[in-house]
Amino acid sequence: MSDAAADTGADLFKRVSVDRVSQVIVDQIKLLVREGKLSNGDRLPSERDLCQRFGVSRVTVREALRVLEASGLIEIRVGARGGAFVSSPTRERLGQGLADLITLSSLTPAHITEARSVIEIGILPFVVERATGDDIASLRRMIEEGQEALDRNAYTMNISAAFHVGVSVCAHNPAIETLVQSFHGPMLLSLRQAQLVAPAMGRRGTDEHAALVDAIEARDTEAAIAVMTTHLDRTAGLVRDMPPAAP
Amino acid sequence: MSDAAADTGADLFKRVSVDRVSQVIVDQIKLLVREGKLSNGDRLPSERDLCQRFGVSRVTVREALRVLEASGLIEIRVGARGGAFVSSPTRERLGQGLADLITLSSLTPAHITEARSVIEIGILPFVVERATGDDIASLRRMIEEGQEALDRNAYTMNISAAFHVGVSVCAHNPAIETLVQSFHGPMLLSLRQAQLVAPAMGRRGTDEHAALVDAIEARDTEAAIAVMTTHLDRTAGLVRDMPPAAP
DNA sequence: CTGGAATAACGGTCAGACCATTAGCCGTAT
DNA sequence: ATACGGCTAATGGTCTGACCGTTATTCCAG
Repeated sequence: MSDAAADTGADLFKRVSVDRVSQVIVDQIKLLVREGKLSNGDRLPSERDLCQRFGVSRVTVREALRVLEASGLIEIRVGARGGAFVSSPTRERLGQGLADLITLSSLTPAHITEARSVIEIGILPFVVERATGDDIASLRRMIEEGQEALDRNAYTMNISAAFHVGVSVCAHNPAIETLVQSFHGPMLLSLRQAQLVAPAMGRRGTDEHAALVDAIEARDTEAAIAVMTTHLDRTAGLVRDMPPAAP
Repeated sequence: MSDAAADTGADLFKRVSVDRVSQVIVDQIKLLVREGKLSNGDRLPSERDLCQRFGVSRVTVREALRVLEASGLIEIRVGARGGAFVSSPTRERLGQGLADLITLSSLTPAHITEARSVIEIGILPFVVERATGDDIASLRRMIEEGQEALDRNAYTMNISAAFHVGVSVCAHNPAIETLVQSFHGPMLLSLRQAQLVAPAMGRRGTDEHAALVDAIEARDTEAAIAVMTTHLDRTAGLVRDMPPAAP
């Protein structure tokens, strides 16, 4: 991180940075968004327009836009009235990026599961404190749907994931919600086959989900934590010692 | 995820995808990496070479490489023997991406602080359980450096952030470490000025850091949680009701 | 009023060119 | 023999100008 200038004595000679021009543009636009001078839904000038404003060629502008798009900051539409639009519903993209990187980095499913349990258990005090009647009704509805799916033998990990995200919504903190949501993308990657290994997990899973909602409704934090701990530990057992990449 | 064809009856008529050519290339290379046919450190063919193989122009190849680079999958070096290298040490980039998205979504510092406290408190059981003697020595060293910086009136939020990351390292779970690291980027953005508001925070902060290490060394989880809770609550008080963007 | 064709704005792609950076090679001078 | 300095080729970075496909709008014909 801090590679300070510890050279021949003087810390003159700043590190000469030959940043790409396109990268400078990326930073500039990022800054505009960060400062709020560009908000969600705003439309950037057209590529040809940006060329003139920045005094660079269209290729350079386009590369900058590609980076911004890959980072999830903008969304590009073609055709008349098209162009680059600032987009903030970047949850899915964040999850996708997380999934990519987790798949490729040396993180094992066990590591991820543990991190996930830290979060999902840690939020329970807030969930218990803040869950509204509507929240709880919504969770119960999800459980019902899950049970129906089980009866039809169509229970998927997505249903379970949706429930867990639903629980996080009860914390009424979008940062927490995003966090939980992001972790379920990578999980699905390695769990899709875990389900095959343990088809009975769906039934026990929904039972535990129901118990969790009961605890939340009773405002019983300790019970909620106990249920969630059991629930996640079982998942942890399934993915333990699985290799980092599971195609 | 699964946008199956539920159209007019027949599932002929595949969704006509006018995917960008560059996006197809991105997907193809991503797949190669995921399948392990390209591993960390491998060098992709040169841009001009890829043009011929894919049968597209250099602009298209370059846009694909920009996306892959922004996603953290490759690293590009210029000059002779340069080119695109598959890179896996993507922690920093992942953290950067997380930080970007957190900063740019409509999350307030209060939201982020709360999510952060969930994580930093939630990991303490693991930290207390797994911290080695070296870990604790390292933490104490950080505290000393912090105190020296305080004496020189040069205490920055980076020093505090480094300590918190150091604590997360003790959990011996790279996923958790990445998570904590990611959250300190956005925090710094809004806290850099909070330090000016409360210059005494540095002294109290390091005192609490020391108390935390004591608790960890004594394997006293409850005490550690109590110290961390107090520590974070004070920060939370500072950033409460701050606006989303703080330039 | 309605349906469809023409239009203009815009992103996507291509081709070829030139510049800047860099690793390795090679020759010269000590 | 060695060390320094320039040369060269490989490679990414940028530019120019053009053409194509997509799309919202406009406007005319029925």
